[in-house]
Amino acid sequence: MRKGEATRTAILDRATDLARAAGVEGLTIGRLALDLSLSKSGLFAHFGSKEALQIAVIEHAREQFVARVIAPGLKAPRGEPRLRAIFERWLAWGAEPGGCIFLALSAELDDRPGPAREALASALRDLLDVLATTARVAVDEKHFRADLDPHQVAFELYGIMAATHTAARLIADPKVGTRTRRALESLLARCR
Amino acid sequence: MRKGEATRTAILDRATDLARAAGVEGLTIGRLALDLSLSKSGLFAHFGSKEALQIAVIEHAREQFVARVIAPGLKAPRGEPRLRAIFERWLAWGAEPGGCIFLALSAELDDRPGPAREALASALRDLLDVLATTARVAVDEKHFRADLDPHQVAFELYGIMAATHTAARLIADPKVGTRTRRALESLLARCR
DNA sequence: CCATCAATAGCACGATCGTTCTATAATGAA
DNA sequence: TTCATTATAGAACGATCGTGCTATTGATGG
Repeated sequence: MRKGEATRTAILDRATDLARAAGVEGLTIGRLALDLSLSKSGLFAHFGSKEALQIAVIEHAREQFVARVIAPGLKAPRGEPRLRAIFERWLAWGAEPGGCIFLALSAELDDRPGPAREALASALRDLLDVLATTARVAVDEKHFRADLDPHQVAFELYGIMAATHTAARLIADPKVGTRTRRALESLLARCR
Repeated sequence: MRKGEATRTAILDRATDLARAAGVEGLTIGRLALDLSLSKSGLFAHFGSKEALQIAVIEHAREQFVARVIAPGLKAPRGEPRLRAIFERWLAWGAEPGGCIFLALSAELDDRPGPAREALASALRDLLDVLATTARVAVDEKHFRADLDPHQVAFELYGIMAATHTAARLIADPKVGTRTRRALESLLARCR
């Protein structure tokens, strides 16, 4: 039982990388097995179906995101600093080689009904809720205006992140760092 | 020569729909031929390779976008009204069943080098340039502040569009319309 | 150390992929 | 109408896909 768990984790780590680059549909069991020096059938037995593998990848990514973005971010002081901390860590997460897997998969899954789509939608909803809740706490702390709509802040933060992702990865805009900073500061200034 | 042109257009229309839903890699020649009641080889002969088909789809979408979003938007009065008109038409374009194909493909192609990626990047760069130029004209017309950075406006408009796309299609947020409006009005107010 | 059971491999399957080659049908110019 | 050209179809290819089934290896608890 313990050996299998370790293998499963190794599979999911590699599968996450492949899915970021090629999507959950472009993620292929043969390719994955080859990369990990496993047999196709041996790897397959861990999940039982490709769809289950796809869902496992998304859940795995969600756990990684919580561990590396949300949880450390929540250690920052309540209010605006905490909101900044979470967003900064999200930026760093999305600046890694493959980019942010949630942004990478959202366009692929948004019109393909099924449990993989629901897993991704749930992860993104959770993320937006965390951002909104954090903004709401900033209101309580008097860092932000009392009449602020926390979910509007989350929506606009998501927009900044998405624009950053495309500008950096596809457009290759050399000024993307500045653009992101200015958009973020402008949004936070409006919140105060 | 004329018959072939008509067929090619019909193929690209359908291929664009398929590519929006499944990506340019999920776009399959067999599926496409079946949908159009053509033979695989007959369809294939129009393009010569799958990669050429993918590029043709992106170019086709770019032409459609210019005809249905940019060109009509440019008929609006110079300045802020024109910027609004283009963005509104982009929103409508992205609200169609398959969503905005440029947003749908950007995550898929952003780390797969090749001419398809370059075609998409070029289309998005053009779009951002049009938005920036339009914002710049609004400065000339004294609608917007003199010290405005037009490319920053384009960046943030892109972010609003991307957030709208995901919120509407994946998250299924019922308030997405309001969110988009508020973000847009907030951005434009800051420009004045 | 051994027996049990989980973990992995090997092999085969039907389907579908992109692509090539060759033949037929439709079109348009003379 | 004839003829060259274009457009489309048909069949086949090797490769790869996801997924079963069966064997074999390996780890683990008694």
